[in-house]
Amino acid sequence: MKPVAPQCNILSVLPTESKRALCERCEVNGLSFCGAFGKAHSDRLQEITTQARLGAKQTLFMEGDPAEYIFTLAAGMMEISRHKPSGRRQIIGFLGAADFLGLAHAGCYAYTATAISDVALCRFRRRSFEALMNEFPELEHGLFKAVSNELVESQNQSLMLGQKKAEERVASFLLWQLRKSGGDHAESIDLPMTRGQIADYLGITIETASRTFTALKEREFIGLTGSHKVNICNRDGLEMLAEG
Amino acid sequence: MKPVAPQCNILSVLPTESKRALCERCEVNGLSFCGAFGKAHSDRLQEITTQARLGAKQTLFMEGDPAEYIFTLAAGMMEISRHKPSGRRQIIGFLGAADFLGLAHAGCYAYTATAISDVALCRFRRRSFEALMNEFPELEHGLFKAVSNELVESQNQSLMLGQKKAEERVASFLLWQLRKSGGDHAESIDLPMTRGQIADYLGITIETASRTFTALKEREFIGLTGSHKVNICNRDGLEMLAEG
DNA sequence: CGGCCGCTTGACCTACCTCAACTTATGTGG
DNA sequence: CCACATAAGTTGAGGTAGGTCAAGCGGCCG
Repeated sequence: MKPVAPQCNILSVLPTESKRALCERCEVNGLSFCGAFGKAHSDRLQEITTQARLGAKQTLFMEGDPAEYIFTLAAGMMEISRHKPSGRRQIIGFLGAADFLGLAHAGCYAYTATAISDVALCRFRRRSFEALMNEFPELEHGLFKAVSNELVESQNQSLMLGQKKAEERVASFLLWQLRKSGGDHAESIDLPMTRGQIADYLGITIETASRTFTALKEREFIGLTGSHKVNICNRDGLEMLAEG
Repeated sequence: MKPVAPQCNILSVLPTESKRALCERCEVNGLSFCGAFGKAHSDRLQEITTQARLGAKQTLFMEGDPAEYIFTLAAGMMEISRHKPSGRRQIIGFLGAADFLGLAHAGCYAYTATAISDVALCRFRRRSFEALMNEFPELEHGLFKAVSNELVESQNQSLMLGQKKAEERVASFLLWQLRKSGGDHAESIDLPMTRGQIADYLGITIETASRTFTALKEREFIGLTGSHKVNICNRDGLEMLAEG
């Protein structure tokens, strides 16, 4: 895996006047921590909000950068990854609409964040956000909840990597994506990430990931329309597989 | 793995009058989130603190129980674990002095907590603690930081389970325990947990864990005095191994 | 003393990794 | 719009780390 291209922070910041309109239309209102709070104190939050966009494959920030901003992902998908001194890298999560982004450890970002598809973000200067949190404790509650959820997710991930077999991992991953994207009733999912990224996240090789997709297709658990479009044919079956 | 014995919440609550004395002597003051805060508002915190003890192998709470309390671990070691519907269980962490305990998800504990050695805890009723947080935002900051650290830990765990080999896992585990227990200079560590618990946590089998310990001993990276006492003979070597 | 539990060691087996060839998408310049 | 280059994905063959099963060892407690 080559080093990440140094094209960080390429943000095309949108004109100020459109901010409110964008935020009110924002698909994630009511879901992310800013949504609930924004209803009550919309104007105060907007004062410190910057809308931003980022193209696919661009890096928003790198692990270890000073953590000046925090973000909410409004649309699109991003990956977050961490590096080992040895140079090895692992994707530790995929983020979708309404997810929080920008956890800091000792003042620096704890992971690298890269766009998988084109994305839209709300950006908050950390200092301003902290000031607002001091003023409105419910905002801090919201952020706290977001981090708690992230922690539970991460522990799920540990569970998975700790004991599941390749097939169980892929099945879990597909169901997780299904839940995240289309509510519970959708039957097809779009996977903007590559097989390589999925494999990395699941702790298996590209080849094993690919073989497993093929096997699931052959056994008619899923259908594949190109490699980024998956139809769930036998959801209950997948749930069985995922449990192990 | 048999189901956890239903001996939850067996707390021998200490007499009230000794609370302050205990807290002031508490080894973890200054480390845990209550420590820093306690210096300034010691009396307010103590009002809602209950000191408690728990014997080895006893369960403090189970995943899914209503999360009425939160805890700080003052002395001893605990394991936290999660269950899959299938009945499989995985240890997702070991907690030591100063660690926070009691993360809730939707009002219920997100994991099961069990004492490995005899432990001493500070217990706070969640509602009281939340009230105090509303009054003193810096207390919420402290808790927030504790959860953030837990998240980073958990992500480290994912990194490990995702790509490390058995030997790298054991080496990382030993170094992590070393750092946690004796500062950076200690040369021996006490591992109160069994090989089975270590293996579970590291996502390998008991046999592999045992073989790896033996191999590390044979190659003189470590020395073993009984199976719960480890001497670090070649720390740099271990660091190399751990990185992979 | 005897039973139990945690730990170790050995022999075998399999799921997954590695290496390699090939096919299919994606994108770029003429 | 096609030709070519490059990246992503699939498939096969073979090797290995670590899982599984089974037996033996040592300490601890009744």
